[in-house]
This record gives sequence, structure tokens and C-alpha cells, in this order.
Amino acid sequence: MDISEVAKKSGLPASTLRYYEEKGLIRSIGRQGLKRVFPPSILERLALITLGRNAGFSLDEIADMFTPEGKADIDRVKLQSKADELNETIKHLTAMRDGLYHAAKCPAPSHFECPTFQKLLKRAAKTRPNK
Amino acid sequence: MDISEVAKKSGLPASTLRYYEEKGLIRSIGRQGLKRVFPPSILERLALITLGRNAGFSLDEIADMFTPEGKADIDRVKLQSKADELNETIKHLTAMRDGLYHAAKCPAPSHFECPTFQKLLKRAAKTRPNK
DNA sequence: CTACTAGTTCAAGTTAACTTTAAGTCAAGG
DNA sequence: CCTTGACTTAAAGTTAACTTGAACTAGTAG
Repeated sequence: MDISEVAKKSGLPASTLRYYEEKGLIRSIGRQGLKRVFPPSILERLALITLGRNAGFSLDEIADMFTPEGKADIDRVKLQSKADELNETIKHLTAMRDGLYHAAKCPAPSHFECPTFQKLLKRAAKTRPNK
Repeated sequence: MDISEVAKKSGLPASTLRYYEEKGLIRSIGRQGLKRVFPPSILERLALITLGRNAGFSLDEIADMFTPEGKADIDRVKLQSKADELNETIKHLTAMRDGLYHAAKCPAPSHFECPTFQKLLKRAAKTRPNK
């Protein structure tokens, strides 16, 4: 597969694929002329990278999940702690969402006069979510 | 209140306060010599800004929520749609979290051999969460 | 009066994850 | 043989939200 086919199938632009290669996240299996040639397995790998990104891992963290030989080597402890982290984020966002829903339909003339909004404000001051 | 007092009470560094002022998010009420003087109400305003940030609003979006005279003027429709957006994000993150928890304790020798993990991978390929 | 401290400005630097640009190369079609 | 189009590289640019640095100043303690 050449880069444009990978781009198409993965949904990632070619520039991103080159960037990922440069970062060591993926590898082409060789060249045909100048052009990179990728194995079909690249797609699974890219899906894994996208998964990691979506879960909130940085590209550097993701890079650490691959052995030098290129196999995925995902530490279960890392997964657990990232899941815990996500769980915290979800809690914050949920509180925020509920507060926003409330504020959106609260009849108070100004949000500042609504006790629920006030509570939300105080919460917000304390918690800085990770993302 | 001078800037360091505001910094202390709000938990935001002075550099951030100056940056927010430059952006038009806050205003000092005057100067004493060189030094900015802030009214106590600045704290409520900063809490509102922090709330907005936590809810996923950009600083520019937050700036739009203030009238030129400096009063908060928060559009309920915007709140509603941001809440909806948050709700979507929460769904994605929840799926992700559950997948990670599963993967963390899944006994499959490699994650790739686990059907739940595979499902997670396919999901990831499709959904690009907003934040 | 002098030193010190806490503030000030303006410009430049930081970070992550890319994207864009300019200039070059190769394989294929006509 | 020449043009076209898809690819290549390396370097620079982008964005958001700040932070840092250098040079400067005003009020205060001694």
C-alpha cells in the first residue's frame, strides 16, 4: 500500500502519517522508488494509535507502548491508571454538563442568582480537569 | 486588591491574570502607581472564566459571553449546546474507559486477541472526540 | 538617600500535534 | 522525450493558552 491508500483507509492525512513515522510511531516496510510502502498491518497499528489518542494518551506515551521491534506491548498497569484518570475526567465533565443543563433552563434572571449555578462556580474554582 | 492578592485568592498566577486582561476577559478598576487594582467582584468573574474553561469553552468564546459593559450575558442556547457537546464527549470517554478497564484485566495474551479490545479499536477509528 | 520588593511592559519562548510550503524526484502515459 | 501527477524532504508555520525574560518603576523600610 502506498501512503495515499493508507490515508484513505485510515482516515488520516498523509502528512500525519509522515509525521507519525518521523516520531517513530509507525514504520514503512520499504520504498518503491521514493514512495513509502506500508504493510496492511499498518491499519491496525494506526487504529491502536487513534485509540490511544482518544483515550488521552500523548503520542510519546503511545510510542512507549511499542517494543523496539515494533510489537505492541501495552502495560496493563498503565491502562488501569489511564482508565482511572478518564474516570475522574468523566466525573468532572458530568458535573459540568449537569450544571450547564440546569443553567440553560434555569428561570433565574441572571445565572448569578441561581444557587445551582453558584455551586457550579465554586466547584469550578477548585477542580482543574486534566484535559 | 492588588494582583498578587487576586492571584492568591483565585489560584491563578499573576501572569495569567495579565494575559486575561490583555485578552479582554477581565479589567482592573484602576491603578495605584503602576499597580493594577482589582475589585472583589473579579473573583466571581474569574470563577466564571474557570468554569467556562472547564466546560470546554475557549477563552474567545468566554469573552463573547460578556457584554461590552462587562456584565456576564450567557446565552442559554449556547449553554445547552455546550452541554450536549459535553454529553457526547462523556459518552466517548465512558466507552473508552470501560474498554481500558477491560483491557487492563483481560487475560488474553495479547490485547489484539481480545474481542472487546478489537471492538474498541474499531470504535476508535470512527470517532474523533472534540477534546 | 538608598536598597529592596513587588509590581510593570513588551517581546519572545513553550508545547503538542500537526499542516503548509518550496523545491525536488520518479513512474507512467502520450 | 516530455509532461503530468503523486509522492518525497526539510524547514517553517499554526494554534491556544500561557510562561518567561529583560529592562524598568513606584512605594516603603531603614
